[in-house]
Formats: sequence, structure tokens, C-alpha cells
Amino acid sequence: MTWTTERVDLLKKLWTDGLSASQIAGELGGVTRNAVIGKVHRLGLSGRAKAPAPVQKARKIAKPATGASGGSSLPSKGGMMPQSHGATALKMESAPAPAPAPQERPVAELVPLSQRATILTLNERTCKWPIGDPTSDDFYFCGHSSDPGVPYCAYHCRIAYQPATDRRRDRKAAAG
DNA sequence: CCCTGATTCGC
DNA sequence: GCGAATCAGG
Repeated sequence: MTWTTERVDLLKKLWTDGLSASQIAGELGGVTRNAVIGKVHRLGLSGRAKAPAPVQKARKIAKPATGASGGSSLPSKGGMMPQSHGATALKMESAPAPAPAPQERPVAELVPLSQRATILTLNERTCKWPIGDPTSDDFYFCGHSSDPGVPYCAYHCRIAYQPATDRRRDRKAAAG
């Protein structure tokens, strides 16, 4: 694949939009996230909308040869993505009978654009609960961490595996 | 272990 | 210029 102007344009858009390199790679197709990151750097837009941090320290590569060591590894703080994930929405694991929302409302609010899960980012241990209208531009997946092999996070497991009658009861109990 | 971006360097 | 391999961090 080559970097046509169209692809570069889309890359810029998605990167500015806050998508991760792997997500952009998936959208573009035919490239890896490494390619995306490399291109982003060559385009000079690596900074995204974050702290200036113009000072970049060259790091020492660890090649399996030459018994030289004695390098000073300077820690460089460059936190970009706020990956808080699970801890945010899964507080209710110990709650008795919360069932505050029968739908995806609270989680949707808790998942910012930058960390929404697309079908490309789902894996064995991410919540696959769909959020929004699949035909809409606002469609994505929960993406919170789940136990390996379990399709949903703790919160959505409650919804998915709870009989409808129980859900109604919970709603009624929560309502009054 | 999952993920993220950053950097280097052979092509 | 490109991107895999690698590094460093959450």
C-alpha cells in the first residue's frame, strides 16, 4: 500500500480526531499501527493535542551484542491516552441492587471518543456490548475489560444474563 | 497480558 | 519515505 493523498488525509483526520494508531490502521487497511505511527511522525503531527513537551530524549537501543552498558535511562513522561478503563464504570460490582439504567446510557457517557471500542479493537477480554445505533455514526462497543472468554464486562453481564423479569423487578425496586 | 505512542534503522 | 522491531509506559 502507498500513502496516497486521500489516505494521508484520512490519517490526519482520524489522528486529530483522537483515534489510536491501531484503530486508524484498521480504518485505512493494509497498514499496521507501526506504519501509521511512523507516518504520523514523518508528517510532524505526533504531538496531538497535548502538552508541548518539545524536548525529546534519544534512547539507547538494546542490541544483543557488544558488552557495553552503563547507559542512563532517562524517564520520559509522555502520557497520551487516558486509559482508565474498567475501574471507572465497574464500581457497582459489590452493590446490592443498583440497576440504575436498563440501557447503555451511563457507560456511553463514561466512554470518551478516544477510547471507544470499535469492532477492530475487540478481543478475548473486552466487553462486546454494542452501544448506539449500528447504522449510525455514533455506534461503538463498550470496550471495558472483561474476564477472558466472557463477552461482556461485569456491568453488561448483569444486563445480558439477567432474565427480563428480574430486570423489571430491579427497575421497579430501584424506582421506588 | 492487554494496550498505547516513540524511536531506531535496514530497506 | 517506509515500516518492522523494539522500547517504554499505563
